[in-house]
Amino acid sequence: MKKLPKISEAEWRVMKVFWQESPLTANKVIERLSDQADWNPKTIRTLINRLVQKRALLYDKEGRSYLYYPVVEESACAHEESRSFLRRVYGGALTPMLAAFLEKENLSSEEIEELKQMLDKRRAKP
Amino acid sequence: MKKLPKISEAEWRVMKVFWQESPLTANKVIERLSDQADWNPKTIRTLINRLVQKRALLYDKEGRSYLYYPVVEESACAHEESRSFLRRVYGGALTPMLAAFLEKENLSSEEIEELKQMLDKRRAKP
DNA sequence: CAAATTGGATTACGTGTGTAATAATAATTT
DNA sequence: AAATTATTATTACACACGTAATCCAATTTG
Repeated sequence: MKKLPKISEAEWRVMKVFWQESPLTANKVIERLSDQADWNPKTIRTLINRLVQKRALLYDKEGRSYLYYPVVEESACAHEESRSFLRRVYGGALTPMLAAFLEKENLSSEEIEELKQMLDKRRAKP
Repeated sequence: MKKLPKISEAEWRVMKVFWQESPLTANKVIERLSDQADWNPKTIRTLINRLVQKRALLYDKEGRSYLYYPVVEESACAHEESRSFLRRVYGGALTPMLAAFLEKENLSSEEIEELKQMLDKRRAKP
C-alpha cells in the first residue's frame, strides 16, 4: 500500500473538503471553508500548496486555474492517524481507549447501542 | 478542572515513565528509557525541561539533583488527546472511529468480547 | 492598449518539535 | 586547593506548522 503523507490539523480541515467533493478549484475550497474556518484565503492557498507538495493532492490545469483532487483516501489517512494516536496515548490498543471514553464521556444509550451492534456484526465475520 | 498542557509525541514517552513511577531523577528516567527509545541522554533532559516549562512536571531539589514528578493526570491528558483526535479525524464522534477500526483491523475475538462487555457494563450504569 | 484584477509561486515569520551540544555550577576526588 | 566529574541551564539548528504577505504572470476591464 502507498505511503501516506503526514497531514497536520489545519490540513485535515482542507482535505475533508476535498473528500466531500472533488475536484475543486482553490476558490471553491475557500468558499466551502468560509463559514467553517476563519482563515484568510491566502492561508487556505498555502495549505493547498503544502498538500500538493506532500502529494496528498494533485491538480489538473483548467484554463488559468487548477482543479485539485485528493490522491489519498480518507479512510486510509484516518486509520493511520488512529493507529498513531492509539500508540502514542494508549499503548496501541483500542480497548483502553474505549474504557477511558466510557469512563469520562456520557455516551447516549443510542450511541452505546450502535457500538454494540457494530461489534455484533463484526463478530459474525471470519 | 485544570487546563492541560499540550504534550508532544516525544514528550508523551517521557510522561509515561513518570506516570508509571514517580518521583524520579533525570538519570532514572534516562535509564528507564534506555531500552525503549534510542535517545541521547541530553535529549531526554531537554524533554524533561520542556515538560517542566509546560507545567506537566514539577521537581523538588534532592541534594545536588532534582526529583521530578507529574502534575497532570494521565487519564486527563489521554482523554484530552482522544477528543482532539476524534474531532480532527472523525468529526468528533466515537462511532465512526470504531466502525473504521472494525473494518480495517483484525481484532481478535477476545478483544471484541472485551469491548462488548465494557459496553454492557456501561449501559447498566445511570 | 494600459490598468486593474486574479490566481498561482515565492517568501515570511514566530512558535513548536526532534535532537542534541555547550556552558555554567556544584560536588567529588586527588 | 586544583582538577575532574556530575547535573542543571542555556543555546543550537533544521524542519513543521499556523498564518499570512508579497511577487509575478495572465486575464479582464476601462
